Amino acid sequence: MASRLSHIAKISDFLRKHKLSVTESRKQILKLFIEQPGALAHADIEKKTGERFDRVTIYRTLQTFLEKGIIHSIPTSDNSVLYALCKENCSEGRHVDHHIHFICTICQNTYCLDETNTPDIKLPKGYRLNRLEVVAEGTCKNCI
Amino acid sequence: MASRLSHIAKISDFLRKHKLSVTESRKQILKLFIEQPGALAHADIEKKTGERFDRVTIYRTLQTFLEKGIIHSIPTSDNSVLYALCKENCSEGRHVDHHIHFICTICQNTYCLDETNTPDIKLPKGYRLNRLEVVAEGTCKNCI
DNA sequence: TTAATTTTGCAACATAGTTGCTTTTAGATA
DNA sequence: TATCTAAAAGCAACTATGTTGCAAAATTAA
Ligand SMILES: [Mn+2]
Ligand SMILES: [Mn+2]
Ligand SMILES: [Zn+2]
Ligand SMILES: [Zn+2]
Repeated sequence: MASRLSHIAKISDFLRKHKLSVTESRKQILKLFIEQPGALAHADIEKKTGERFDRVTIYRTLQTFLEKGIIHSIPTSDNSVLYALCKENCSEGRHVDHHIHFICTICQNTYCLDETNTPDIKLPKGYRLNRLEVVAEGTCKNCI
Repeated sequence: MASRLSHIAKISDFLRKHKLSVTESRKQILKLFIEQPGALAHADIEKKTGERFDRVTIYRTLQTFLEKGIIHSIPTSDNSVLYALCKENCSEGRHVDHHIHFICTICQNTYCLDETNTPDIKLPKGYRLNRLEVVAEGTCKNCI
């Protein structure tokens, strides 16, 4: 219980550190991201919070977290938006995510492979690269 | 005019070759893909055909083309679905697209970089790779 | 030309996301 | 601790995107 309390205290501190006021929805949603190994969709968050928060609140919370560099979005081939926690290097306005994403076609979970950096790509002449998004699809280590 | 006629004749032949009946919407939409250097979204097709076809017809035509290996879909970070013509190697059921996609943040066009193959990725132990999707973002050669 | 089959268009529906406005809450201040 | 102000949440209404069932129209085969 002490650890649980300090956990929640840490979540509040984390929000304050990012210059966000500490509200129930922000605490709950951030907690979900911290406890979750994979990425979350808007619908997941709605369910996992027991539909306690309005849909709009969840949309706005995700938007805020994105802007503050707390989470990043992951594009998927079936065109659903997923979100996952950023590591240390992201900040307000600037996302520095150079890792690739892995979607397991068995368990449907999506993971940030933080240890696997995006590769160097040689583009044809005349193209200037700003950002590279790599999404791998296959079977994860739990489902293999 | 002879060339235009033969162009349309070729489009019909192309459809027949893929065992599809030749209809107005299929001809028009396929023509768009052939004449277009970049990728197309559902909304683009609706506009470029002068809203002549029902939304549902366009959805179903795209679905049919996907299944027949005529076009492939491209995931984007803003979560819109784009479609582009497949090259020779795709066929009914099986898409063999190993190229990367490039989104220009200036002109908003998306291109298939057919000459640029997806790189080899080394995944962490335990992950099995099936498919790799690489989307590059930056400035295209027309906008640089 | 006709008949069978496929495709289209329409209506109704479902889901995802946005916007304006009011009420509630958090954080600052007295 | 009580009060005030700014920010956030909730609500309703709306748009955009995509799906499904069915009747009408078009395509292909006979
Ligand atoms: Mn990630
Ligand atoms: Mn392509
Ligand atoms: Zn899995
Ligand atoms: Zn461009």
